[in-house]
Amino acid sequence: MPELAEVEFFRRQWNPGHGQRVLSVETHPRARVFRDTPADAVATALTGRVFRESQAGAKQLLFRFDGPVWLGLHLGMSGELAARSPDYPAGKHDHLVVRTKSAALVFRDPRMFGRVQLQAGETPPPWWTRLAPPILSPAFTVEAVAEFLERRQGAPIKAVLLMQERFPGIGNWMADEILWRAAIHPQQPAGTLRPAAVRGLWRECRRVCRLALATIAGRTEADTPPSLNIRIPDAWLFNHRWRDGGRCPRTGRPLVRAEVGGRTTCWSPARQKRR
DNA sequence: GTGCTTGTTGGCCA
DNA sequence: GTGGCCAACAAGCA
Repeated sequence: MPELAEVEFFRRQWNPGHGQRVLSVETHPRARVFRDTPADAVATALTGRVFRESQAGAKQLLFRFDGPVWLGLHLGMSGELAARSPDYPAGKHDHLVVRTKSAALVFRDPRMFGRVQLQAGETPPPWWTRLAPPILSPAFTVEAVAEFLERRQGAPIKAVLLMQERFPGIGNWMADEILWRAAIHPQQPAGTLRPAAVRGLWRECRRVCRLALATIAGRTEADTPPSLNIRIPDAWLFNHRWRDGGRCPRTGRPLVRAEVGGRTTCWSPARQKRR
């Protein structure tokens, strides 16, 4: 599930652990999320450390503990973070539980496409520093987008929007939302967008990121069970895209779903035409 | 049982 | 070497 704003939402779920010492770490050592880093190494590295801060970038999370030791989490398709009471018993899909005096910090991931990474030392891990500049940062320019689209000119624009090396944090639903707002057909080859369309795409990338963060990231867990149930304004494509017979909130015309770039894609033919 | 799923990776091929 | 496509990973849900 998690795309940019949901990742930020989950980052905040571990905030109750800030400034707290790790008393113990529980894992499911054979879970696939530990394919890069053995679970016992994570447990050894974190136990006794104080949790200091966290950051979200693209679809990844980075937690810094005293040492320093860095814990990296990718939430994959179904990863979720939560803070529970200290005596919370780990469930079937709770692959990592970090226990402090006042909270159990839980990483749950039924499908296990997520991953856990570990790094010791003063500097953040290389995979973190290599992340593309955030879409809401000044480094995300129209020129950078135009250049990237030129290089991927043959690929459908929908597939290009999913490439984290330029559009960090964009996932399937955000890509559809952006293209719908920018009135661009998902199948259109990236290299065929006119300069005005590229600028529109750039603008909507930033707008959707801003709106998503404002709408999703700050919610409390109580009114946000699984992220699918987040209440999103009906003016967004989001609320209509998975329903059969869904209609475009702007034109009232029927929406269409089909596979584009290997992913299920929803668009409004009345609004998004190939040019 | 079937057929989906908001992500990423590596292998294949042009 | 680069770009584009696809299967695979795994579990839950309708």
